[in-house]
Amino acid sequence: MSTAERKAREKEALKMLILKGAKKLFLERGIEQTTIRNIADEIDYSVGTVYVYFKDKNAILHDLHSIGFQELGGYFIELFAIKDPMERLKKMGFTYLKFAMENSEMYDLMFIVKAPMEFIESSDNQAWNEGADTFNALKKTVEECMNQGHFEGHSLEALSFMIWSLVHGMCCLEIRQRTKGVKFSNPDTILSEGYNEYLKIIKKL
Amino acid sequence: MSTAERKAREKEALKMLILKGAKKLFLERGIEQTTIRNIADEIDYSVGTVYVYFKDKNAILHDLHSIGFQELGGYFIELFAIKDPMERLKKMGFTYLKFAMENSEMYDLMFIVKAPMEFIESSDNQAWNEGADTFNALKKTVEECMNQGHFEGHSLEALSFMIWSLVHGMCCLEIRQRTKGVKFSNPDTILSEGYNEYLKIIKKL
DNA sequence: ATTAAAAAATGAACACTGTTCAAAAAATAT
DNA sequence: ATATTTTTTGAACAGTGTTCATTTTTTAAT
Repeated sequence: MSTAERKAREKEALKMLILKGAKKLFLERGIEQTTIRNIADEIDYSVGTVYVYFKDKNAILHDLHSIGFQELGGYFIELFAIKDPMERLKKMGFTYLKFAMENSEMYDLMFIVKAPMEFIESSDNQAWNEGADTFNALKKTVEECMNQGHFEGHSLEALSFMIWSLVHGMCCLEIRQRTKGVKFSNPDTILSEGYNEYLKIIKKL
Repeated sequence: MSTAERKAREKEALKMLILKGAKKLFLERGIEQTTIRNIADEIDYSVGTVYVYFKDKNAILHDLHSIGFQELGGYFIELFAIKDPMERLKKMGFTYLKFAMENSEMYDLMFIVKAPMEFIESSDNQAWNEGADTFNALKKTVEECMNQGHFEGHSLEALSFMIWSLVHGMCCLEIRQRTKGVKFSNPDTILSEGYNEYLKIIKKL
């Protein structure tokens, strides 16, 4: 049946169209300021149609959150070409930070907003695979560093978690505006200064 | 005028009652799930009254956010009795983490939720003084450590920012559920394991 | 080409949200 | 006891996510 196949394609296409419209509005006006009606208007469909393709708003947020991980994957690709794990770890921090700053709304959705996680909890598929994959990429690099004699006396998993926390913490403070309030001597450079410290820190470990 | 004074006291008391009711509901059902009508019901007043005492919901969130900083201050008091700055820095990390875990909803409001910051931006009082004070307490301790010869080659402000980021990052990942998805070999102990790594890290710097 | 059946799209309606503001109630001053 | 000021109220408004009977469109069969 060719028609059934075509219908399946069209269904998928409309689902993507909704996600595309949603993402556009998210980047324009933020996640919280975007309503289902806005999204429906954007793509010239009715509210009801959106609900045919997505169970609820959290489902849209979750799918967009997954798209964000694909995009982060794109940023990470070149990292895997770097053979020296220590060098890769340094660049990984930079890349992660770069992604977060260039795609702050998506980063927010991926790592800060509650909604996508609530969707994961409510769905059968319990695990947060995208996040686990990202963390494992970091963990693997840290492991290679340890195999080369770095990070003596540290626990692989806990240290990886700390490195993630360190970089995520910077992103989080920046994106959720907690760096603006604290008067740094130079607010514009605090992130790159922070990255310099990150380099110094892992060099000393 | 004695009546005027009493009225001022009563006004203040009602304001506090509203905040108390709001906080109770926040801890019970979360910030997002608490409505102005809920708060009004809780303290047996009407919605309108709440709006006499607070400009909008963000104003309530901001005041509660300030109360949170007072509470964090309570946790921090004992730290200032510790003379050795390195010891103080270690305990500070523990205390911060402890506060975040024991008061996660308040921590969320203080360091993650956007609303209180939006209120600060919109008000005349531009600065986030509570946050600045907290950061300065950390910075001062790091400075004392440097004066004792620790952290050679590091920038005071940037390193302080990194330490804050590290601990905040842990809190943030935990509170916003990003540690549940990543399958740690022992999810229950990852925070204390992380804290152990924190100790090892600053010892090596 | 016409008609019957299935699929897709619709938007009014529901229960909720934050917010406002004229009116009512209570407290104070005369 | 009356007039004035202050405080409290809750109906009303515009907006939200969500549902679902109805309409429109598409497909299949004659």
